[in-house]
Amino acid sequence: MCAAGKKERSEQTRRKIIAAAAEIFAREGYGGARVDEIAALAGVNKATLYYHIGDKDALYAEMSHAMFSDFAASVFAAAKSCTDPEERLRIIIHSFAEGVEGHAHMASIFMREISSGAQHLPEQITKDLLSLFGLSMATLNEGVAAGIFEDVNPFVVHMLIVSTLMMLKATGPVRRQMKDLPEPIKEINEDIAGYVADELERILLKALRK
Amino acid sequence: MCAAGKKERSEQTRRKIIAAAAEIFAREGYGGARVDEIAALAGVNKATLYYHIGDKDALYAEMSHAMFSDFAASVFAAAKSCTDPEERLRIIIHSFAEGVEGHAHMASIFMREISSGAQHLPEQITKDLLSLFGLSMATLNEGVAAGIFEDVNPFVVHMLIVSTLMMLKATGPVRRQMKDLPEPIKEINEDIAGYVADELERILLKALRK
DNA sequence: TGTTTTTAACTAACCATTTAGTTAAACTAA
DNA sequence: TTAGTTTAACTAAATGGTTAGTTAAAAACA
Repeated sequence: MCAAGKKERSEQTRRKIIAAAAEIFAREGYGGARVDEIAALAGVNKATLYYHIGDKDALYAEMSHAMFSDFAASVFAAAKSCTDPEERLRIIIHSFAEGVEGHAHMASIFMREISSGAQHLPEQITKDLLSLFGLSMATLNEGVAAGIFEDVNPFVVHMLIVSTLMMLKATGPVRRQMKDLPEPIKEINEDIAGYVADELERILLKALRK
Repeated sequence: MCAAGKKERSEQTRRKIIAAAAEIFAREGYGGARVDEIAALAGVNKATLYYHIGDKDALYAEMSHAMFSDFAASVFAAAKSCTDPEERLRIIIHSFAEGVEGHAHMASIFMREISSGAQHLPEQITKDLLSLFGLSMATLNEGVAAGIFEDVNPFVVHMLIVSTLMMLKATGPVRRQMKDLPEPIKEINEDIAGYVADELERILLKALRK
């Protein structure tokens, strides 16, 4: 169907498989995910999956690589041109939040990886994530050198941003299925890149500014 | 061996099984955990595990209940007698950190549960965790009413505390196996209840105080 | 046509759970 | 005591459903 060349068609199949994998791996974890279930969700035969991607390990690596490297690149791209520390920290918070919101299953997969000691994660991804911390650290250090930021442990600050955004994103489904939640929780309203990022910026900059 | 009555012996076996289950479930997730592996780590026959506890679901429920209810109770116990909002917030941060540190595998299991939409978690535990947020919210609201705290979304603040402590605890093994880490990361040094809690208190109170 | 893509059907290994039986602690009554 | 009985705790091995990965043939396409 759809006048599409073989190559394009093949690429589409591949994307469908990767997207399905992200959803199932996020919900069930590596061990709990069934290759059959991923193939079914992608709407392809299991052998098609093996033909295009390879075994379960390769599928996981492919999926996680596509997700995390795209995410890391988007944060770097947003922050690189800015030289002012305070402004760059704002950009980090907001682009991080946008990335977390945009990559629907990344937060869950990230948290599972952490829990298992990153046993399934390709090494390149670990490096990408570490270099994101490098960006935060450089920003905070420059702020301290310029005399505008308090001297706090930059890893703690980085984790305040990362952990909170990831956790708020990942708790979305749980919050959604719960009734009678307190107002402050309802206010979050899935709006990580908007409401939450603004609130986080407000809180962290108040804490950091001298 | 060891002059021990049946009852005591049985209780010991039970504890060994629960402890092993926490370790394996934390590292492998519900789906990835093998009942054989849990039994082997506990040093008992697999059928003994079924005899004492029941099936995999029951084992998970038992293990997670013991862990989370003990944790929640310890935070409540530490905070209940304090009436001053600022002091109570300090206590919440520190008792939370101590609880996270003391329950070695809780952080990992918590993060996995979040990732899977709490599909394996008994409802009582969800309620316990929600009531912990109630404690934070009440504390922050009292502080606002007393004119000493800024008016911020208490759920975001609660998540700043919870997410960061959980994530820092859970990333411990990953950090430990990595070489050449930047100094601010090494400084964390597994000392969640000490160094991290102090830093977190300092940052959050600066952000919250009017 | 021949090449690429997809499929149904299959297999070997895995894994949760059960079964059928053993061991030893605790109790009972002579 | 002590020999006999009951019961709780435990084990090795089997069972049967599930699952990762394979194969060979059909379908789609250029």
